[in-house]
Amino acid sequence: METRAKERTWTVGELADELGVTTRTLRFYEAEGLITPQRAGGNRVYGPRDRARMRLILRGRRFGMTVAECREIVDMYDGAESSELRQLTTLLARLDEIADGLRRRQADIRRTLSEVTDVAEQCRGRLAELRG
Amino acid sequence: METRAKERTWTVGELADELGVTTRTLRFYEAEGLITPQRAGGNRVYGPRDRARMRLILRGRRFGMTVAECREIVDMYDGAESSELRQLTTLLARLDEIADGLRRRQADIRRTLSEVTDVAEQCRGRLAELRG
DNA sequence: TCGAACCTTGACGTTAACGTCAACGTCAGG
DNA sequence: CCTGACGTTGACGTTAACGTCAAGGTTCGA
Repeated sequence: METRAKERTWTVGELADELGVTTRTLRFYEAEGLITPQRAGGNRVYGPRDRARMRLILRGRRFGMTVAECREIVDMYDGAESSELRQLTTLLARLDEIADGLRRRQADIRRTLSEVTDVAEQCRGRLAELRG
Repeated sequence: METRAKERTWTVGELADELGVTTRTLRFYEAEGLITPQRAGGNRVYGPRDRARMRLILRGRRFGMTVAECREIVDMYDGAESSELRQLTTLLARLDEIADGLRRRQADIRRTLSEVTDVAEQCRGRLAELRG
C-alpha cells in the first residue's frame, strides 16, 4: 500500500489565505506545538493533515477554547491509537471531562440564544404595534 | 404599585463570592459600563438586577463572548422597550445578527463535541479489545 | 483604643494571542 | 543585474481581561 500518494501541499501564505488567518498565526501555532509542517529547504510545507488540524483548532477558537485546550484535543486525536492500557484509560477519562465541558458550553449558548431570540420577538411585537 | 419592595442587596465581596469571581472583576465590569450598582456612602450596593446581569455576562464569557459583546447584549435587553421605530428596527437587525453568530458557534461546538465523543468511543473499543 | 475585616481609588503588572517590524535569503521576470 | 514577491528568524508592541499591590477610610468586637 503506497502511503506516498502525492498529496496537495500549501505554502504558509497559501494556507493562511485559505484559512482566513495570517502567516503569523500559523507560525505561532507551530511554535506552540499544534502543527508541525514539513520543510523544503527552510520553507514550511503544509499538507492536508496540517490543514485539517488547523480547521479543528480554528473551530475550537471560535467558541472560546484557548490555544492550549486546542492543542490538548488535537494531541488526543493522535494518542487514541495508543496500545498501552494505562495511557488509554487516562486519555479516556480526560476525553470525558472535555466532553462534559463542551456540553456545559452548549447549554450556556443555547440559553443565551433563546434569550436573544426572545428579545428579538419582543422587538417584533413592539414594531407591529407601532406600525399597527 | 409599590416598586420599592425591599429587595435583597449584596456588597462587592458578597456578590463576588456568590458569582465565583473576584471583586476586581466586578469593578472592572462596572468601569466598562456593564453594571451600575447603587452606592451607599461610597460603597457599592448590588441589587438582584445587577446580579442577574452579571450571570448573563458570565455565561456569555464561558463560551467565548468578549466583555464588549456581553455589554452590547445586556444593553439591548434594556433598549427593547424603546418606543422609537427607527431604534427598534436597527436593534432588531443587530439582534438577528447576534443570533446568527450564536447559531454558528452552536454548530461549531456541536461538531467538536461529536468528534470528541467519537474519539472516546474509539478509546473504549481499543480498551475492550485489549482487555479481551 | 486598637486591630481585623471590610470597603474605596489609583496605578502598575501579567498572560494569551497574536501584530508588526527589522534584517536577511531566494527565486522569477524584465 | 535588479526589483518585487515570497519565504525565514528574532524581537519587540499591542489588546483584552483581569491580578496585584499601595494608601487610605469605616466599622465592629475584644
